[in-house]
Amino acid sequence: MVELCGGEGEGQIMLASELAQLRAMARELEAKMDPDKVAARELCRALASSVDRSIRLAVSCFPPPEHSHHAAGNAGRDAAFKKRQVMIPGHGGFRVRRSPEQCSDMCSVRCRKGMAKVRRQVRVTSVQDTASLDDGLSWRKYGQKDILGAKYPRAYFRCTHRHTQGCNATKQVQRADGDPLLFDVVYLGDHTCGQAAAAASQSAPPQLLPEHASQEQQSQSSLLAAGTEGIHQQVVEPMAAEAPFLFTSTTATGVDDSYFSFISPANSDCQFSSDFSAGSVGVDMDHEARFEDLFLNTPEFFQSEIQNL
DNA sequence: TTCATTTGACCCCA
DNA sequence: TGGGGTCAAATGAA
Repeated sequence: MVELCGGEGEGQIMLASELAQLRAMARELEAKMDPDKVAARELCRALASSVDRSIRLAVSCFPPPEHSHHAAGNAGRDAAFKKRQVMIPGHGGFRVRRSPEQCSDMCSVRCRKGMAKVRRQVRVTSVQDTASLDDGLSWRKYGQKDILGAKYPRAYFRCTHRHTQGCNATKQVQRADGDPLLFDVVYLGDHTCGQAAAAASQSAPPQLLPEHASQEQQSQSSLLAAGTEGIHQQVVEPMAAEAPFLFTSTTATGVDDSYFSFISPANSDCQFSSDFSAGSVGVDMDHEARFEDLFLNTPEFFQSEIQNL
């Protein structure tokens, strides 16, 4: 993680300040624009709007720095779980052992479950439980577990329609150690039930999300649109280098609805992850560079666009 | 009565 | 071997 300037908190303030200036300049430019040049004025307005959203994104991308793990807090209780008993056949489960060949070696969770993994961070403005992290889909909690070294337990959810429609989507929700308002949400597998399409059609801006985009991407967009008052969505990182993500911003058309979106070419098979324990705050070098590049190049881009009008 | 949540037990795999 | 993920009985809420 590259610090923007000084500490992360200071960098966040400076970034927000710079973006605020950029927004003000865009509005000033719009005010000074020839009223006849409607397209140019719309572009300026869109620029201001986009920068406004960027400020929110920047704020949500730089949570408080401490993400230390608190060790040994759960050791005692967890030890109680380890009392082994004789397994009752057919009760609590014989499971199919997966061969190593069935799994990718890129990700431990994917390997363990053989499913796509998408990780997000969700920040809430007030203390809520994990069940209130509504992403527009219905989930049923099936477990909760204390995680070694983690301050808060991890909750396990699966799709409500698992049995009726055979939907294998699951998610894990865990409160971040360092920030009680930050939830780490990991989605596993795709929704194959009807609610996936319904949720997508309600939330997704069609020009941003292709029909084949995964449910995760679409619900992500929905949460992003929630703005500052509700739930904030943290940027996710690509884990697989061979599956690059398109960092899109529809600046030329439909600007006002645009937002930064990470679109995987491999739909739900893409993998996201972020290693918070390593000190990252959720934006990897690649995305950070693109983020920086976008803002460095934005004035020139709009300048040339305006000149072309 | 139905459905969701809680929680102890147990399996898988690194 | 132990941590993490899942199962399913018990319990609670609507």
